[in-house]
Amino acid sequence: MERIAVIDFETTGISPGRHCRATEVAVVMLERGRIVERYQSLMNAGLPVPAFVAGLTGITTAMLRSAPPVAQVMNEVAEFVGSTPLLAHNASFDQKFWDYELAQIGRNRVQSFACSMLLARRLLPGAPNHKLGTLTRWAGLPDTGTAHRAMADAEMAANLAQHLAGQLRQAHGLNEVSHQLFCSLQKVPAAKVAETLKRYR
DNA sequence: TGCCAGGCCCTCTTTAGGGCCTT
Repeated sequence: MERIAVIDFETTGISPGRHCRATEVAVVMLERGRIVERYQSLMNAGLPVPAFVAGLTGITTAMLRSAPPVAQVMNEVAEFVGSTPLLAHNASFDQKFWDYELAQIGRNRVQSFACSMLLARRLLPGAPNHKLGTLTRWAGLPDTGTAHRAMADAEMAANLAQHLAGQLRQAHGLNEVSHQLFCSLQKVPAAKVAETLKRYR
């Protein structure tokens, strides 16, 4: 599989806007099945972290006061990612924060997002559920550290993406697994995945 | 002031409703 950037945001809430911003971002670069580069930073957008979110992530308002400004971090991470194809777990969430925070600094997304959750629903239908942590444990993937922190979650998603690529090779007989295949497969109705994969063999 | 997501997917469906998943 070609180089893929696996991204995870921690945020103050669910939907980006004046009252909800990113608080942390991590990106790991996957290349030939290995993590070859990492970027991670807290970022200060000047918003308080709600108690529920602080309890979930461990990221507090006090921690963000000493973090670099959101614009600086977003410019750095945008340079780091460049035009590399992106992947995230429940990518619709990370994509809307990526798009929103880039727009705040006058930049635009230039690549597509693959979603490990949509892929896992199709390729790992027997999993108890399709939360990132559950899939990691269920598939016997490495413990990457504290869940709900950006780097640990990005590494988990990267490991899951590798596992999904392995499933496509071993269980479905594919030789080449690409980001483009991920993007195509995540749009195929679950009932038609097997039929679709036959065309890629 | 009060409000506060949204796309995917299943089913007791399609003139709809509700759970999943992310913080």
